[in-house]
Amino acid sequence: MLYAEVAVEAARALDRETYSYSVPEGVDVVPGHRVTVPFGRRTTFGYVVSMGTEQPDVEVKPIVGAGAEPLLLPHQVALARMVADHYWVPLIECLRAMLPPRVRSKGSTGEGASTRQRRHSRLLEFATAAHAEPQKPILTAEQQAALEVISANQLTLLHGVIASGKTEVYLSAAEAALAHQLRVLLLVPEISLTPQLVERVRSRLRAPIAILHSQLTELERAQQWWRVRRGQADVVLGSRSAVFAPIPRLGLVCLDEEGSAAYKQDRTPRYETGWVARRLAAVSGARLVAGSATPSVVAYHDAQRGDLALATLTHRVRGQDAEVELVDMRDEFAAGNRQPLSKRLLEVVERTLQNEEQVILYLNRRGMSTYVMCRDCGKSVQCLGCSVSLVQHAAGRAQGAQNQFDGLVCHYCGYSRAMPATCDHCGSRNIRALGMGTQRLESMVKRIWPSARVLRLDSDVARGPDAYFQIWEAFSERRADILVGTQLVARGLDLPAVTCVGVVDADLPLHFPDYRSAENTFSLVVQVAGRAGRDGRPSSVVVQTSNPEHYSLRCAAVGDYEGFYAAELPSRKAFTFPPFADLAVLTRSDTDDARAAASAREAAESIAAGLLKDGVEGIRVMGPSPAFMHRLRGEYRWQVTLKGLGLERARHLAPRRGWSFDVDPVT
DNA sequence: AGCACGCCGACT
DNA sequence: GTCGGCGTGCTC
Repeated sequence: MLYAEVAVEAARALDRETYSYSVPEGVDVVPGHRVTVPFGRRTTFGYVVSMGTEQPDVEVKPIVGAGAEPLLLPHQVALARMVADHYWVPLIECLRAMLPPRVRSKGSTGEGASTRQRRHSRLLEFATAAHAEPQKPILTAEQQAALEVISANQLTLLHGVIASGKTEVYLSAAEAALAHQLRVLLLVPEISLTPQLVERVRSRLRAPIAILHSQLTELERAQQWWRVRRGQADVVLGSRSAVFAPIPRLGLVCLDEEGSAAYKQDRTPRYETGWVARRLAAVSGARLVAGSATPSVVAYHDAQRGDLALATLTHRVRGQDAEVELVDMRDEFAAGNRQPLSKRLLEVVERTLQNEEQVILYLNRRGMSTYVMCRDCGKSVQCLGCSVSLVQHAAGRAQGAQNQFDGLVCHYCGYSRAMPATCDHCGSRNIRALGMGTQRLESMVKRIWPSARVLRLDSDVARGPDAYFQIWEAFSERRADILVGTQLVARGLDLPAVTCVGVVDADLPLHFPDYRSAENTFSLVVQVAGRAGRDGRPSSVVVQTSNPEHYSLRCAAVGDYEGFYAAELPSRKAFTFPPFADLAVLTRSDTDDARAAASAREAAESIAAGLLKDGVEGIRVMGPSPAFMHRLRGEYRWQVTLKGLGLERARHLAPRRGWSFDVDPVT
């Protein structure tokens, strides 16, 4: 008799990972098959995880049905197991993450049920357009050398400065894989998945492409997924969730912008795409190349230790590095300039406009003002459900975007209210909006340069995929002179006419309570600065800061990654942060603050006791402490942090209900 | 989490 | 008599 271990959908909230079922005569299943099984008094779907001939100790029921072929490939089942163990997630959640909702819940064979042709998203149109003649650029010696490293190693970190032709290295490596009838997975942060990239991949590789990203409709997602599963796409291009695509005969995984925060999934399973991509390479036998101008400290450390091969591109293949100036805002203040734009930045923008070139002003904060404060009692207007100040937003004119509320908005839960006329606490009328966001910067810029055409790009304006591309398009077609925006301006299209970039407040990420704040600051400034000088024209980057002596800014200004790494690593070591330890954040939330705190304390104590009892060494239990957002959507949150190597050794000690886990957190 | 069973009170 | 309150316990 044959038995199958099955991860059962209906048992999602239960502690047990798998259940045993007998496999009746005539039912043919292998790991990866979706099966219909009786569970309690109902029937549900489950996924076969392993097979055996030994009779289980428990009484088993038979599988009642199975699809014609497995939905998941064998290597995916192994990958799901690894992700479940590392990220402290039930196995069933990892298996579910590998299937689009339509595929997961629909009958068997799939095939987009109705053939009614829907409006294809723009990216898909590009992917399926007619093939142009591929043009093969001549590689530089460095690119050639990088390819040799990639072909000689299973895992490669490609450290290439901005505009050094990393994408061409991926594409050449992809070409080699395709020539061996192997398939290619190209992962990019969501924001980099532009029509231009799709077009470039398509025209360069002459292979059928599937596109997978979060903006696809459910139907599109299911269709793309089936094309991949059937081997009809030789190249799969996608954002983080594409790391779970069912690609047969996978030969190469390219991870662009390794270390980007966009690679961390923010819902269960909370995986980091780079980590998963490495295991995917291991279980599928594919090669992996992870590239970045600013590799994460963890990846670079792995390369130093030899866990990853290192390939380096030190020369630009196009454009010219911009000159980066750090402007000390304390000096500005001392000189009597209370304005958010320094004298130097004003000069550079002015000159750029006179030259009829373009400007990007980067400020990582949405809205008008950051907070609204009473001048008399000093209280600021807080969200009702979250422990943060409300941010003032002004209603936008046209374009029926939803979040165009004129008033105060919570950036975490979306709660909004009108700007009060008097202070809620003391009734004073002396209330003021303070601090600055992109909205205010936009209006300020319009006031300073009345004849300049100004566009703003942030998530308030770029609701939906098309609004985002439209703004980029307008700016790249030079229908505007100045682009003001958040993170969204740090990546995206190549804009040759941009010769001035201003970082309005480089200190924002530096003061974030996160061990990676220096790394984030460094990479952000390098990436934003890289938006200038694409066309080889002399260009300037002005970085405004009150910490010009900080190594992350000094190194970013001169593009010195090695220098940054050398300065950052010792502090990681001193405070036992990655790569010297892994982190797991256990969060307990409750409508009652005291109950959450007590439960967190209890958990911290019992984990510490358990580690001692089991003789587990090298894991420290820290906390409990209030979460960064102590109150979120009306719930209080307390957390316990585990620090050390091999944190999976502590998983069995973690409390079960009412907790969420975040292993390798990215705040 | 569902979804039963089960052992008590009140209602046409 | 029986409808239904939600406590408790199980799901291969």
